[in-house]
Amino acid sequence: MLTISQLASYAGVTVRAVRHYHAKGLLVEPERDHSGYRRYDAAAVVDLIKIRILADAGVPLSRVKELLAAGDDDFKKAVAEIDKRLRLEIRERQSHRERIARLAHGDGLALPPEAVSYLERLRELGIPERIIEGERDAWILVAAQQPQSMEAFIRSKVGQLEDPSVVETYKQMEELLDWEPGDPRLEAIADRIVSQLETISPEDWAAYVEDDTSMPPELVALLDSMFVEQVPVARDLMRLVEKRGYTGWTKLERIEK
Amino acid sequence: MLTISQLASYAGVTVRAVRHYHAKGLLVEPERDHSGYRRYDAAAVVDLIKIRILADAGVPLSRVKELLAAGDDDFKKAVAEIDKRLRLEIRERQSHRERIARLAHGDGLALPPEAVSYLERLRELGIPERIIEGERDAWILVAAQQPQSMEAFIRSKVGQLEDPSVVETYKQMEELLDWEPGDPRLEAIADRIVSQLETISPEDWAAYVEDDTSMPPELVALLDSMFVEQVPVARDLMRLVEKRGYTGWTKLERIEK
DNA sequence: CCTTGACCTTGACCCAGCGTCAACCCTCGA
DNA sequence: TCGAGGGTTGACGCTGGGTCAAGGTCAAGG
Repeated sequence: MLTISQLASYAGVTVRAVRHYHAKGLLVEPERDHSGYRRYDAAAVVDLIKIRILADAGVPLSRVKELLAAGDDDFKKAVAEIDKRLRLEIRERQSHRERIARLAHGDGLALPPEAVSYLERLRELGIPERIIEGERDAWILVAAQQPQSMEAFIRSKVGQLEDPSVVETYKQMEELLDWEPGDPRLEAIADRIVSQLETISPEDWAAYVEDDTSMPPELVALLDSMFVEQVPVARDLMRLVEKRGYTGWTKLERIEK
Repeated sequence: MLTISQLASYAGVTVRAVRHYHAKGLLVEPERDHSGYRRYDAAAVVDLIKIRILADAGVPLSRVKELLAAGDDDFKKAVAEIDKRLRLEIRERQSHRERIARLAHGDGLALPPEAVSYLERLRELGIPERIIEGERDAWILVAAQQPQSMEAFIRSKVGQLEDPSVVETYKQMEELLDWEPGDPRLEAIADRIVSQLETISPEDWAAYVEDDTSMPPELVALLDSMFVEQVPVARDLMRLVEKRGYTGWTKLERIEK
């Protein structure tokens, strides 16, 4: 006859766990000896091992209790489900591995590879680091909301970089970060931005509007507010651009009159 | 500016979780508006997403807090460890899949394949089902204690089955299960067992002793006690065998005088 | 016979990571 | 002005046990 600690050590669990299983009704309470100690037979070891196999596989103890009482058919069905869950958990862990790997690897905080390469491209083009950080954070938001459209968004952005004057504008943005509201140089910047918009041909403009249609308005608003928060002159600049016939920032639109 | 529920929905977490992260110091408490509501900027969304990436990967929140404050080097080291853990968890789940599959599949409660095929062999040889169940439970105990030696144990057992008189003895064991202590037929059984032991050549005997040396004495004792509990005449039989010069059951030993 | 140390008993509190009330205040549109 | 639907803090609940606490018991040795 076994004491509780012997039983526990045979099955590789703690004494506390055995008592816990008694309390939960997973393991029947054995006879007590004259002094109240629990006394186990070897069959209890087998029962305990079964419990551990199920519990180790992540089955909640309440479910283990049901399964031990279940018939062979129900048991097999349940095992099939447990197996399905285990496979799912394996796949989840695999994707978590990718996500933290990207998180560790510089920019790739939460970004898919195409976004990382876009940021790399900005860097190659000599865009200042502070601007790139802002872009990165914005893309993290977009990736969180619209992962399935990231590729299309990025493609459209990379296309815009082919115009050297767009790249120039980006570069100028850095000094703008430190300007105070009301800075007179903003007028020139607004002119520049608007003149760039005007060079877009009507069909390209239609495509651009089309592309961004899938970005939900609240995401656009969030990105705009991010711009406003981080750049002191943002509000001024948006007002000046609006005077020239365009509204918004993340998604610029011609004002119809 | 975002309210807490907006922030939460952008990052794909619950409001309760956001407050929890504030309470744990993972996310800095933002300014409150005039009515005491928390007001967030877009950077908080980015922070929150980072937290989720780490937490989803199974990093405890206390550790997440450290990592957010850590330098780039420490961070990369930590990520390498997290990745290691994820790989380990994947492997664990793979082995749990195998274990529950065996559990669902008839005998293979917690048994490695070699044990299952040994039990199949017993069945082929016409050994009664009640005896096989006893064997199965015994092997579950052995597998739990000495998984690395299972193959050797089973090999030795399969070898013994080649002697037809051993098989005969096994078959006779079934009726013995229902005998009452003191049954006179036990004498003949004891003779049989001892005569079988005597047919073993000295070198085979040495090999047999050698084989079982790796089974720890407490495991042998447990298996013996299992026999004693399940078979009423077990103690009688062991006494009779002992009279004839051998002690024990699971591991029979010649008594030296 | 007594002590000592190892083991047994029950009961109760503690942890993560939030979910889920409760009880109250604030905001906004009709 | 009212009611719905936000927000606030605080407290308890869940799992699967770990970890005391405050005793009773056992076997061995002096």
